Amino acid sequence: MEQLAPRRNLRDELKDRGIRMTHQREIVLELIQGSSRHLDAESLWKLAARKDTCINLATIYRTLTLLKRFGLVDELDLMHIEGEKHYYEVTRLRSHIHLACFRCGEIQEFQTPLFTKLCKQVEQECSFSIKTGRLEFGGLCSKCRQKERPAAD
Amino acid sequence: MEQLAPRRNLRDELKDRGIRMTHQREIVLELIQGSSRHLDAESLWKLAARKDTCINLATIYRTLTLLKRFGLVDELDLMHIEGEKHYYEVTRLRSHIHLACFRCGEIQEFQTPLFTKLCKQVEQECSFSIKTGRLEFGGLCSKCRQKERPAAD
DNA sequence: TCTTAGTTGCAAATGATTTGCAAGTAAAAC
DNA sequence: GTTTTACTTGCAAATCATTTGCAACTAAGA
Repeated sequence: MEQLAPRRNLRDELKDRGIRMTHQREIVLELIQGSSRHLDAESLWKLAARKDTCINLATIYRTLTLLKRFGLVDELDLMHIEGEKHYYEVTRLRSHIHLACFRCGEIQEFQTPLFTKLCKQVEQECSFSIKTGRLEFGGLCSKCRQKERPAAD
Repeated sequence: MEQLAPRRNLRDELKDRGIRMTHQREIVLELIQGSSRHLDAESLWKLAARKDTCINLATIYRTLTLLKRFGLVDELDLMHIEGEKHYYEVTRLRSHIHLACFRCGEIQEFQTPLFTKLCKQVEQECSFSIKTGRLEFGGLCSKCRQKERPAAD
């Protein structure tokens, strides 16, 4: 859990680890780093194609595997909101919660000290050494909640 | 989150909902209900084959879909500890945390009021209506932790 | 017992991801 | 700057988990 957050950017992180930099990798890294939404492999592939010459999907997957291996990105399921694909985000220092709306598909993030507390409790009481973790909720976001029941909760 | 826990057994739960009971379904329900470990579709299929005449894998999946639809079982990823398969467990009243050991594969469960608190906080502060949620951790269980670093932590 | 809608097994389809391999290329060594 | 070599790419085929279409079967209400 208490992963190091990337110091500068993914590109430098990889170079520091002796990983060869290629044009394809640079594109993928920029996209993951610059995106405000959570991307899956296919979205990355489409965005890459729009930004530059086509990158093969297999290369996208290989780059993601690389980033995962070094703990530079986190792999999310987002409650399997749309198929069984995975979504990726740059690993952050503070772990956070993902809320997925089953109605509109929006992903919301949330941070609370309670989560950190909970992680610590798990480590202590279960003597379990947490390497990664994910807390995801599926349900209705505030907007959709209102639409579903216009009267009251 | 605050799902009703099954009152009696899965069989009756389904019958109450007007679902036709078949021999194949009974086998699958018994297996899920009677198992102490978290089963995936293929394990269910193998266990069913050992217990009775073969049940088709597709039937297993269809039964699981049925149970999911009524909120009678929860689908887990268990940190993708082994492939991308899903694991199933009978829905319980109290939601709990799953700890998956990356080294030995053991799955541990843990319950804490902190989690309930956290859920409430999410519902209030994000005005998000939680339907399901899952909190999973991957790391090292106490035994494997000791094996990895025999000296200290 | 009849009837019928719901269920099964099978094989083929699907979606997401991985892999083998020959050709291409980054970057270390000269 | 060229050579060298190990690493990387694209492509197509393979794989894994799961779903689907369909004809034959069957639970359970009439």
